[in-house]
Amino acid sequence: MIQRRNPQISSRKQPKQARSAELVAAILEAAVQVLSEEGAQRFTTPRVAEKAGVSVGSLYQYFPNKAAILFRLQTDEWRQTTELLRGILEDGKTPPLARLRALVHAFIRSECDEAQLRVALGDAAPLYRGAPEAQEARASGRRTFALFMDELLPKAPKATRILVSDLLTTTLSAVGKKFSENPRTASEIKAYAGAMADMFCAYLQCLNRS
Amino acid sequence: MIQRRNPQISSRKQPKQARSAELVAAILEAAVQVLSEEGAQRFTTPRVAEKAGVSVGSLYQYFPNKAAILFRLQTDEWRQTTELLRGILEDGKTPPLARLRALVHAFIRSECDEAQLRVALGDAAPLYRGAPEAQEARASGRRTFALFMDELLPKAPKATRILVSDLLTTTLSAVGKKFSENPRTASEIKAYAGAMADMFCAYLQCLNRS
DNA sequence: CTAGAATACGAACAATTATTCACATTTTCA
DNA sequence: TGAAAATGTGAATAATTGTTCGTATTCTAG
Repeated sequence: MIQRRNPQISSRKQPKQARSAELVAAILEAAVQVLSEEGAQRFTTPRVAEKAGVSVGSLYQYFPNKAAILFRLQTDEWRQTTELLRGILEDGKTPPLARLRALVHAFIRSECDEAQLRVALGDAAPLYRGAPEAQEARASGRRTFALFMDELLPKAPKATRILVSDLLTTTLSAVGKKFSENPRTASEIKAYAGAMADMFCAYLQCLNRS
Repeated sequence: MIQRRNPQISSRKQPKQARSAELVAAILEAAVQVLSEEGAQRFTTPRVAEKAGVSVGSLYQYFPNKAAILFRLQTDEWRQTTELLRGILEDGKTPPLARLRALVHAFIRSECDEAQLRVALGDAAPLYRGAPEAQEARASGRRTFALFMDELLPKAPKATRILVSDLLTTTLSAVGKKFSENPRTASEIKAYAGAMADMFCAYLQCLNRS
């Protein structure tokens, strides 16, 4: 197991003037392009700087190293997905299982959008895996889902709820990732998400019955 | 998306004498050690040759490149797992759902054994992803499971069986991989596998009822 | 025994690349 | 305005590493 000493994933310096903020934005935009068009292997700092129309030195003023750029992209992605899912979960009018169903569809669809970027981000994950920042980011997403479990399994003991929550979120993210590795048609996506939602619902109904 | 031209994943030359067969064995053994002890990042051909007590040149006589070594390790792993699972599926005396349950437990347990090796192999997968040999190897594993679906869902239409088979195998492998990324206690493993088996069974019963 | 095939060696090559740093340019603000 | 702070530059560095190839050693067959 790789344990890098101090991966230094947090940002190095905050942009204070407008032009430096633009520079950071340009770097992030270029990073997304390089990553999705050329893959994690060819994602190099000189390449990103070039695509952003910026010198390597400038890049290193705002990011301590390559992993920090990748981690930033992943974090933005996580935040975006979390917001999408929270929006669905907090819709009070819809019954819980229907919300779960909508959540599965939305998540799988979002994974298949920009599939190349998602796959490349996954390939790059080993670079910052194990960093405390990454652990915390994941945990935050799980807390949102954990609250939802109280609605889905009102009568179940706490341990069960934690286990099921863990199982569902892991299944969702892991399967979504694997599924997006091959290009899929819209109808395949729909059928697959539907089957997964069916599976989750069957399981939860089974748990609530007993 | 990365599309390497001709990844040349197949082996370069077959060992004909006993000493060269031993050499290949030593390389593979060393490769496993380097990969699980030092991770995919530090898996380099000089390092593997050194650990095997062999020169780099010898290594390149039997493997066309680094990816070929990693792919070989992954292939061996796949074969081993497939055999384990087929043994369980072919036990005619046990009812289908019980066999599925046993399969889930066996698979998750095997993923958590040598977890470091599995994770590192996953990290290295981008090096040979997309190679035709890899596609074929995956397909072979799926065929074994597809046969089992006929028993699990005797009345379902063929399209459903394919979809469900795909869903279950993807879930199993993806979740197993993600689960093994963090160290787990034996009881956690058991609880988790149990929950996953419950989920599968609930879903299949639901499908057979309708 | 011996020639040629098979095997083994490992220094050297070529390419990549993450990161730095001394210097140039721009902006701020007193 | 002018000095100090902030920002931007990119050639150079240092290290890694995948792979080759000329040569040495070992084996096998006749």
